[in-house]
Amino acid sequence: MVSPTLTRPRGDRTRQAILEEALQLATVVGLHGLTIGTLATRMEISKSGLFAHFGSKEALQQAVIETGVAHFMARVIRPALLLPSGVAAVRALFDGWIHWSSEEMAGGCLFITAAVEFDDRPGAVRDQLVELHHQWLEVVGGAAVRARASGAFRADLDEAQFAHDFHAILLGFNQARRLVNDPDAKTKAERAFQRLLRDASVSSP
Amino acid sequence: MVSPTLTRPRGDRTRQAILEEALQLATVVGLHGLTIGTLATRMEISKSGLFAHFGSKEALQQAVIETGVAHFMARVIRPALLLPSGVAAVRALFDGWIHWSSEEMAGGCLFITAAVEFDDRPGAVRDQLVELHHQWLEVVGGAAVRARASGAFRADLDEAQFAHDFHAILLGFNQARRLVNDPDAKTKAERAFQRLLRDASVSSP
DNA sequence: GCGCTATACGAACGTTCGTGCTATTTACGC
DNA sequence: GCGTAAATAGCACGAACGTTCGTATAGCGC
Repeated sequence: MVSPTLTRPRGDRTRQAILEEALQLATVVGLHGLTIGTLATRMEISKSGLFAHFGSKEALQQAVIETGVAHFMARVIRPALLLPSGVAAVRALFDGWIHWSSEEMAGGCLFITAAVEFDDRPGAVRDQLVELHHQWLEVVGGAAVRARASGAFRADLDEAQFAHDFHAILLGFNQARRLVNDPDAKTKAERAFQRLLRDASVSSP
Repeated sequence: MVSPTLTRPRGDRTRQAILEEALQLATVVGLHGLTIGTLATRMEISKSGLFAHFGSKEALQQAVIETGVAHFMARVIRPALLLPSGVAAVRALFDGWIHWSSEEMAGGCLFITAAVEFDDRPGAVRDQLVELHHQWLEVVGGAAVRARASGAFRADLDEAQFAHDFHAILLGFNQARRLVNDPDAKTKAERAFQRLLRDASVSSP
């Protein structure tokens, strides 16, 4: 009996290795700054050899995003959604995102970087990013709905607004950490999150 | 008596015109995406003629940022700081920022776009952006301190945290508007802002 | 009106980008 | 073990980038 990773064709393995490296690199330099030449050098492979795996740069960018999504689903979304409590899921989404973006991705959140790069660049990549953003807000909003149904959150809570505010806190954290290197970025994000939770919870007099 | 804009050397006028156009273009394509060739074409001027005004692309980028700062100071910061009330200043900063970024800048806030582009690109431009970010948070925090002194905001309010949260709302608005074209972006930002104000204000039982 | 200087131009530079083509190597079923 | 197909390398391309250089032109003090 052999490990399935060994029976898998060689090309698939190198393609996956390329995407793993490309994902980390893209978090630093962006999807547009991600260049086939430097990626090939980093992988110690020829430019044309790497190129053949994707056929176009746009296809590479899409594949990188999908790789990032797979990571994000496995490390942030799925563990959170497994939790029975809605409040615990919200908490896990927050903690998971902070940890994932600051500890597992070399240059922070790829999706935020890519969103800024492509918000004025129509095409398949942009469409993909928009779709991902909607899905992400739905995941957060869905957890809020569960928390509301369980009685932990206010009955009149607007889950779309909650998800929007939740996401904005993450944007603030990302910028505080990446641009100004604020050592208190995590603390500030945590305080903002607690304020959001307090407002969403049923009032405790 | 002649208008000062006519006595000013010709070169200064074209330089200013270039920067005006470059600022709008940079809000769309970013400071890195801003290219001397396309900018020259847009201005109906030669590439080398335009280049001579700045000497390097980095100098152009810095000049564009300074142009953006001048706009931002004139249209957002100064009017707000003239208000006698701290709360009114906070409100004016918020409204002013929303209006400025969505109505006066073709591609949204230049500083947010540039921050993402340069957060991993050390150099003079990045340093400039970090400094601007600090100054901006200090302006917001200063207005909060005034509101606290006037008794409108809680005595134990952390103005740095307030400024951080304030800024995060703007980041959320910018992304909602630019990436997903959310028609409710302004409404959501307003709701988030009201929640921030409510939390900062002295409790009304 | 002359002459100096600021301003703009056109061409070319060396790089780097993404992307084709064609060979050569490598892996794997039979 | 051999043959075929997949995988990679090598090389070249056209375009675009920032930048430099020599030259022409326009504006303005005198």
